[in-house]
Amino acid sequence: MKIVTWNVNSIRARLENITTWLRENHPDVVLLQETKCQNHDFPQEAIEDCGYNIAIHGQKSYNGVAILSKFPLEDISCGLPTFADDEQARYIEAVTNGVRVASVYVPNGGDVGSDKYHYKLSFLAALKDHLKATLLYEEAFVIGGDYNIAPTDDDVNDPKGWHEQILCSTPERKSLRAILNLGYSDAIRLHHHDKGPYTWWDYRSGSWAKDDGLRIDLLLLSPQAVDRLAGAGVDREPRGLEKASDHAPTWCTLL
DNA sequence: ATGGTAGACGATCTA
Repeated sequence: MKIVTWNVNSIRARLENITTWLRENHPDVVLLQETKCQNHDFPQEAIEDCGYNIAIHGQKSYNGVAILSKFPLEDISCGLPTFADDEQARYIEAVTNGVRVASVYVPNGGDVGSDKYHYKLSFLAALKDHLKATLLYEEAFVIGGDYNIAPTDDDVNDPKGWHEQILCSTPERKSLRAILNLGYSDAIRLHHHDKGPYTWWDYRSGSWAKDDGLRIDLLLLSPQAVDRLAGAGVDREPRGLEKASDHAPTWCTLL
């Protein structure tokens, strides 16, 4: 069972790239972030024609998350129950083929110390509370998403340039580590022990050409999911195409 | 301190 997380940076602007990739790679489950449209504007038919069921949680212009699955989607819930007042569409969860999955788009955070930064830390605390509660189900659970945090300097091409900047500041990393310390594992790190692999390259400053990337898209696995983990990786190919998202699809496979 | 690029949307905001 192949599960992918992918920040597509607008599903409508990226529809051709996405459907082509789905037909070539036929993953079982795709966790999308930054769909950037309201539910009634989501290109349902084009995705269904690729063989997927769909669960969406959208909003106008910004954010937006979705789950695509070749299997039926059950127990769909939108938003974090621990962050109920949030009007931003950043979390969706469902059960499919016996696996609980979630797509999360953690706030970017703007500049360190800004209002957006504190909102990011609040969101991460709420995410931790929810994942702590859900761990008690003792299910295979995969939380894929754009966490907007590079866990360590090994996840950054240029750690000096990013030192204590957004995506790399110590409070953000501590918030992520607190989630991992509940008992979740970073799937990519179980299979890759060197620097990288990166998942995001800024559109600006020729970052892709220089491979000046960061690993901020993660798949967190419950212990029951880790027991079934067979592989994990990043598909860099779509990042090099015309009209590419600035993020690459990141995948894992469960036995 | 600013700028570099991209998307939504229709002037800026977000990343």
